[in-house]
Amino acid sequence: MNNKRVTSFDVAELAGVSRSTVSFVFSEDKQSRIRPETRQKVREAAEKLGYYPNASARALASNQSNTVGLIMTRSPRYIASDNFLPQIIGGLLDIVKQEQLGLLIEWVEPGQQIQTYLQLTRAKHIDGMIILTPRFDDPGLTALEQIDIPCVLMGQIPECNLPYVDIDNRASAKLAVDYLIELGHRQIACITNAATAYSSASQRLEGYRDALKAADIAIDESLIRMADFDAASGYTQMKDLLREYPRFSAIFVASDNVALGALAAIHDAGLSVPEDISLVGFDDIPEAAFYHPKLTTVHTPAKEIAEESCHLLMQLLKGEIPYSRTINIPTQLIIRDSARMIERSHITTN
Amino acid sequence: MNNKRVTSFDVAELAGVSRSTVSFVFSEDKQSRIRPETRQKVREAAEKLGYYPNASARALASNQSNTVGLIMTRSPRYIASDNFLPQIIGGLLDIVKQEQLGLLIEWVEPGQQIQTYLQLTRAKHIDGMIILTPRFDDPGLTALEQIDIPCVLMGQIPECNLPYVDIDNRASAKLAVDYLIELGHRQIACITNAATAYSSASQRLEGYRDALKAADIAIDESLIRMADFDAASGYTQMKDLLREYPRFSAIFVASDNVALGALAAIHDAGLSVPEDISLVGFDDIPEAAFYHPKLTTVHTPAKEIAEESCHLLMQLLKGEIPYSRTINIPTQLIIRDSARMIERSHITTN
DNA sequence: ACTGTCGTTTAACACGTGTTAATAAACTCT
DNA sequence: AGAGTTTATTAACACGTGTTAAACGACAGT
Repeated sequence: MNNKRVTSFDVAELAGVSRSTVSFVFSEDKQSRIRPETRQKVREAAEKLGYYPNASARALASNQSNTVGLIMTRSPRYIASDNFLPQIIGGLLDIVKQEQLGLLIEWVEPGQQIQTYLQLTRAKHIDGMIILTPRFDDPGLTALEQIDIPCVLMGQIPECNLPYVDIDNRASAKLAVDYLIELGHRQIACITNAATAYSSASQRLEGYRDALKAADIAIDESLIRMADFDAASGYTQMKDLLREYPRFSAIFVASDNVALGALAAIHDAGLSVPEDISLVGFDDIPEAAFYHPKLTTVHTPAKEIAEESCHLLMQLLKGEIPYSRTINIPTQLIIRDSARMIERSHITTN
Repeated sequence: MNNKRVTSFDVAELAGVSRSTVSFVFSEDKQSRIRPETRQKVREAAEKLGYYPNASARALASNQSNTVGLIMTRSPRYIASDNFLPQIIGGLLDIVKQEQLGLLIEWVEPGQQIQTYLQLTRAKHIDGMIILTPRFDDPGLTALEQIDIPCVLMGQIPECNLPYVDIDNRASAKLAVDYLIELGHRQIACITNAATAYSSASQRLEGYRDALKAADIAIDESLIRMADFDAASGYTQMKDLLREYPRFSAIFVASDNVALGALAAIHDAGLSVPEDISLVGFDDIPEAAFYHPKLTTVHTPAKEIAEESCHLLMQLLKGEIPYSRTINIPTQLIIRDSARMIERSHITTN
């Protein structure tokens, strides 16, 4: 077996030029420096020998790993049932490939944040990172603000000055609940997408409150439940909530994943959506259009979020000053079949 | 800002030892060489300076990137709606973290396989790779057989000698269809999970054929459709298939994702599952237990597959000879509510 | 005190590339 | 043809670590 490693020296030798010339040919930026015929010669030699520039050596010499990190703030157990993730990864992979970058996925344990962020960046394993669904209680974020590491949050943390790409969770949630109110509902429950330590969860909950307040509806805290990303938690919370039924005729579930579980619980209780309970979800994951009933939900353009995050990060690590360090992607209420006008018989008075 | 990079030299200086000693302390293997007090001194100095060994330099010197690659054979568009992926990624992240490895995700375009595989391994960006759902028509696989790169397939390719971890797709599919036959069904349709270029798809289809043959049921090719991973394709194929209704009373859908779309199509046609049509899925994704009706399906232990793949790969790249280069993970039919005994009225004769 | 042994530490080279500053070559203009 | 100018190429150093083989020091035994 020909295990001898092919280096730029070998290519240089075969092409009859110096190693530096080879290096110039393979760093696409300043190709102008090399005469076309020489470049051609080098390319052919490289092809013939099966030369691929060593990534580590390159990273070491240029101080750029050409890799970005996707940091997940949840444990693998929750990652496993996150149907929003494939959209994000798909979007990132698309851009990252165009830009010839690598994508490193990492999961950070609570309590290890600072350690992990520093490790990744100082060790230059990655040039920059995208933090998915950041948490309020993440002390690593303030550490990242201090040192100057290219970093983009997918999701917003209020007092945090790091660049972010996000939707307006609060306004979008209000949109969803406004719609339910428009349909005549006044007893509206809520199941969040996650614990309120996650910014998106608390913001969506705020949006729910905003809508009720704007319509002069008193907020009944007993109609609010916190879920945990997945359908199973939605099932549990909904089951619990159904003990209060019929004190509500509609529900806002701040995640389609969670909503799937909620739907199952409602059905198991012998009720139906939207006949007995109207439901509006959030995220518009690809499956939402095929649930039973088809979910009325807030469309979150995952691909666009992924793309914008990636673009923003790349501007930062090229040293360009971006047009804006905070990007808000517009959402949209998608009306399908899971919410309808309230039935007369459901109207009760407090 | 203190942007000066901290190197092992700085640590050595502060600890009053040589750079080599620092290096030995940080390569955990042969700690026995260093006296405990010295090690302690070095550790403290490193802590104080905030030293993190440079990953690239390390990779270059040791010829190990300590990173494994997860290679996806689909385009981002299909990756985005793959609900099986989070489970795989979750499982991998878990192990990879324990082993202090990085996880690099890459997507390979058809036609670029050889190029990409060589690039990744020769450039030493990664030490080894896991190829997710390999395809029959992937010329890169034979290339990988030639050169000696640590590599594990998640899924099996018949004439390919690369190590793999997989379920027995064919037998598992037969299990599902056997169950439908047991319930009295004889007109059984099939929608695959993907194009037959994907080994899992063609194997599951074979299992379907096996079951029918074993029960002396003639195979009606017009009852077979190919889907494309996602619910949307399942919807389309099912809609098409329903023109043949009632020439079938049951259907085997070789992916829960696709089955969700199929369920929606059935419902849109004014029919119900399992009253009019019995359905058995495949994969048992976490959501399957919450679909309407709850899906009877073949449980595929994704986490276990991910873990075994990772373990196998790590044995390979440590140079250990694994107990076996091919691992088959057992599956199990999970009986829920989407299939039932055939109604008398549905029995027709060919 | 001298030799030999063992356990620690270090000097020196290797890893494969990027990049600057200097050199060589080609080309222009009077 | 020679001076000046641009363009193409190269030599030499830098990047930060792993690792081998040699140097060192302590310690025991005669």
